[in-house]
Amino acid sequence: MLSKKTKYGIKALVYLAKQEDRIPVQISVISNTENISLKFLESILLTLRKNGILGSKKGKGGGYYLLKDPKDIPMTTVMRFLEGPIAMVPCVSLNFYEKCDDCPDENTCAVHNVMLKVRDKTLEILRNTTLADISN
Amino acid sequence: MLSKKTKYGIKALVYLAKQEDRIPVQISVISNTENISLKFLESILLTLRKNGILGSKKGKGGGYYLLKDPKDIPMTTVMRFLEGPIAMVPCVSLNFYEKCDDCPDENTCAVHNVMLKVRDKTLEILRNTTLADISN
DNA sequence: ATTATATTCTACTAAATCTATAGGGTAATA
DNA sequence: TATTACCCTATAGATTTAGTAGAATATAAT
Repeated sequence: MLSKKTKYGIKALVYLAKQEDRIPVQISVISNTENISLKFLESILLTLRKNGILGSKKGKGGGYYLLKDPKDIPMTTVMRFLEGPIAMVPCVSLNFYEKCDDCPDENTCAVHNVMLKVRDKTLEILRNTTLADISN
Repeated sequence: MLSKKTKYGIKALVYLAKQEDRIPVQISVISNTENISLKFLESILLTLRKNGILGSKKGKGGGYYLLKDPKDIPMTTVMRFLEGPIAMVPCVSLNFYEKCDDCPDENTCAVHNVMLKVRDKTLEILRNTTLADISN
């Protein structure tokens, strides 16, 4: 299951993607229209900024804005920054690989092999779906 | 990410599926060969039994055994009993549906719609993969 | 220039839940 | 009577989802 962090993050990104121009939108505005706890959203947007997806501006007229065109932001990127691994087991993760300590051999591990398939299909979708796609 | 519960559960099921005959296997045997905490595995096998996947027998020569042919146990079933929902958000779950309290309209929710696609593809794989498939 | 205001940013805390495991005792059965 | 599953409880640790308090910074008003 997606954490609320990820869900809220995506919602916020969609909100920003729907803005025609790139003028900063305040956290409180997104928080209100999307029913998201303000402080929680604050930290979410911060991590998105630190990962180069969002830009920010302080003071009056400040807020957050997208740094790239929504069609250049694949959902894989968003998911990885917010949720972490897309794979269901660390041992099939591309970006967060970790060896399972209980498993002697990945090649013969049944779990490994199903989850590899699931990962591939999931990646296929998320890679080919951009923020622009889901914002319509 | 899969919980260890699910992962261990699958491993145990695979172990049982590999047995030619259906004679009961003791928890401790599976626990030892698969590097799984005994007590944890105990509770896992119990839930699998209560959900009709496993049978059990007490006393000497007792243990757990599969109730059905491995090829008749799709991974969707296993996953739902162990992990719960397969979907990434409750609002696109078939068996564990729940309305999102932050979301006024599912049809126009961006998150809802991507995750619906992901769910469909994931289901497609897990439905068509049985315990027999992953036990080779 | 100075002050006020609006906003992000940072750090610390906290409650609630979930995860993974351990312990001890009971019930059934060979 | 030994063996095994069954059941109940507790718990340490991690994670999630926030809340609190204030610092830093940009703009606007005076």
